Amino acid sequence: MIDFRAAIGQTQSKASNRAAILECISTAGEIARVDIAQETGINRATVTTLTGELLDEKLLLTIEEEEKSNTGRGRPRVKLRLNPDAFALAGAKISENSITVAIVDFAGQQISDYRLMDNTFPLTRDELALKVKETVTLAAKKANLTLSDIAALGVGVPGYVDIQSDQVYWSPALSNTPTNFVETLQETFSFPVMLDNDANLATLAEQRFGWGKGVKDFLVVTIEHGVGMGVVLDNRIFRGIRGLGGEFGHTKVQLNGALCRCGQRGCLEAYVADYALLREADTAFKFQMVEELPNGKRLDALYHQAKAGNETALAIFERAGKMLGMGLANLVNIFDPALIIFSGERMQFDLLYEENVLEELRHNSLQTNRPPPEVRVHKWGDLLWAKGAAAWATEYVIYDTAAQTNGR
Amino acid sequence: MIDFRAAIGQTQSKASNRAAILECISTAGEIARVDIAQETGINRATVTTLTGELLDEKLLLTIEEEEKSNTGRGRPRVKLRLNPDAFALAGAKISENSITVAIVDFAGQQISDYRLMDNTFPLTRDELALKVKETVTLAAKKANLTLSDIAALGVGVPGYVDIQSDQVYWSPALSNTPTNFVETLQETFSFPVMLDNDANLATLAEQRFGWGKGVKDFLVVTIEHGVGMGVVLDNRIFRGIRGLGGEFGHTKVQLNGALCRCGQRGCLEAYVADYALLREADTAFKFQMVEELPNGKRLDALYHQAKAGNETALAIFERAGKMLGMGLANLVNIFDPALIIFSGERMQFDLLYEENVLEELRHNSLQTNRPPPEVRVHKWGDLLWAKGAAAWATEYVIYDTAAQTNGR
DNA sequence: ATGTTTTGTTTGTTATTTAAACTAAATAAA
DNA sequence: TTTATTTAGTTTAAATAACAAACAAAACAT
Repeated sequence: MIDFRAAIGQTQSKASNRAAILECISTAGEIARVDIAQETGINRATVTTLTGELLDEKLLLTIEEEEKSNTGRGRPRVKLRLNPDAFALAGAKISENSITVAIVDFAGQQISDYRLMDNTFPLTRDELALKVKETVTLAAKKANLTLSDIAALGVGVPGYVDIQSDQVYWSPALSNTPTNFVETLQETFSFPVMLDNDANLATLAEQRFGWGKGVKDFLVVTIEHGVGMGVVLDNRIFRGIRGLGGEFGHTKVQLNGALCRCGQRGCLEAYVADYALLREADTAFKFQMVEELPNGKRLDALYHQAKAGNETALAIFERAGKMLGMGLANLVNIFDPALIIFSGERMQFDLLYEENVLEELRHNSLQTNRPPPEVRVHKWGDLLWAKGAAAWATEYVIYDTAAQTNGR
Repeated sequence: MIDFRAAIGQTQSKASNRAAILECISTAGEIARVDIAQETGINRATVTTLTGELLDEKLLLTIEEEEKSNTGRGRPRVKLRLNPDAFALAGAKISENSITVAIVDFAGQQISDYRLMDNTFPLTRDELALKVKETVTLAAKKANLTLSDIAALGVGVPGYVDIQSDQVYWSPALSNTPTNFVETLQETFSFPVMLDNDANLATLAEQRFGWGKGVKDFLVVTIEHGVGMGVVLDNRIFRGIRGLGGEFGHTKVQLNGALCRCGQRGCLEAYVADYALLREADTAFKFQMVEELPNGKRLDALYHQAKAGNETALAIFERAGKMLGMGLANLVNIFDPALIIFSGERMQFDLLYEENVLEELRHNSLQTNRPPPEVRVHKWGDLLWAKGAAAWATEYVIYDTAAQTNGR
């Protein structure tokens, strides 16, 4: 039984078949036409036709070299790949004290990157847009490109971003919210700009370059200065019904609990984010830990205290881990995912993410005889978030060129 | 900007256009062809063709009567409606102590119903399937029908139902879980049987007959003996990635909190469901409330105590309300819905669902300048759940007949 | 050489949608 | 009472796109 509604309607439009083929090639890297037909369910003849068009448009390349890996008999398969030179795409990740930009080619390979350090956040939307432009320009220059060579830009900001109305409701990087930051960005650049919450871009990075490759549905949880989430349902990022969902960090794990930087109480973030741990550490160790150290160092110190067996430091991580596990269990109860990816730079706190979390997760989620969701930890930094932003731009280009062929 | 991926691929297959037209007519009740074209975005010519086929197949009827409500000039519109006699559909709601069956026609009008009272749950799957058969047969007889007149049956059971694998992992109505209850039902009946979690059927009832009519995305929360949820995303019920999501009642609102009947601690259900309230009431009023009263009566007593101003009783409802509000806020933070419908029979506890809940909800969910989600309370009983089950069967028939025209 | 196998292409057919012209059926105006 | 106008719905012819089946290409096996 089931999902009879998905079983019909297979006769796709040309545009979505094109997009499906491009995404298939993008995921595979190199793939022969038969295998595309196999993977996507599109007829072999149709694959020939569409890939023919894509080759004509120089979006694809055939792989010329003779390779020995043929199955044996029969006409050898000719593999196809994305043409790296079809487009140059930019992605920008805006953090609280820096802007990281990556320039990638159409095949997703990074061409250059640039990181602008800056501590004057929050800025107005105009100031921030200019800083983004500066960073993108410098990153492009490193790749011997100018802004006019760039086909699209993806931008990720922390905070509450509604991509339906283009509003940023709140962000640590922007003053004067709510504001339509996309408008400003569009005025600044002459190519399309996609804005999104940074966690969604990390999710896109996982989907395209990371462990979400080829996986239809999964969750991504990011723990940095705040706690974010990305949800992939049926290969697409779910951004909430009205554009502002997935605020995992602000789901409540305790009635009238710890104070969060959002002003509410009991948010998960108020237990597991950087500032929450530091807040506790400062209380516990106020005579031992030097206030003047930068946040990163103080966190490291706390971590090493815990590793060395300090009970108080351990307890701080233990509580955070339990809360995180409980929050995750709620996600599991709601989404029933097969895969959860922890993604981010600060994943070194294995004390936090290992035992307590997983146990609390198991303990608080639905018990069935099916395998529990797989939980994987992925350590990567701002640069890869920027690549995710660029992937967002890539997606735009894929669907844009597809729509243009028959943009009814 | 946005959702460029949804903007392409409008060229639908015939089958989904048929289904879209049928759903449009079903939602509207009566509607002219021009308006169908308007609503669905399908070309006027195509609407003529497809409705022509549907009329030939006797799935639709034209409305003959001359009606005065024409706009004025021009050829008067001819409205179409579903042919009630096209199919008879059955829905069964299995509760902990009864089975309710509704027989509806293709237009969704109820033809008959039957309620079998029974207190011997849990039963084995064979026993339960037989009881369902008995109830359906009796309901059919009331409508002068036999089982062979029925096109499909929807069945809703409380508990954990995975409709991908047809497994019931746990249900208060079934012993020996996990079990493939669909298998048994299919052996019992000669027409297709759809099984689902009862909350999803309430959701379908809201979508077809209730306040979800014509709404693309909304949440339904049911509070009965347990707490359930239904999620409608893009007109479709989201059942979790692996088929077992939406277990709102078992999301955790307190680390190591109150004991739930599922065996875990801190589940929302353990604070707001019937048994949770009664548990507290029994502790607080053990010398005042008579144990032997049936649950419904005891709950009524508690409710009236609270209404009369009894502090202890009030506090019980107040805590439950706060917990529920917090749980709801988490749903809002994740799904960002525009509409939440409270659906069920026991919605008379306005003390519980009014002030505390809404305040706690506002208080714990994302603050933006957009309107907060609308929260509506819908009181209806088992019979309407059964109609939801029948709607599930209706949906099957709609997609089934559509797929048959061109079941590639 | 010849046959076999597998990949990829071509061709003709089919299903389906749609624009545009047309018919139908009403009211409004002359 | 015509005639024009308006709106609803239908027909027709053209366009699109997907696919099955036949075919060509390019390798290895015998």
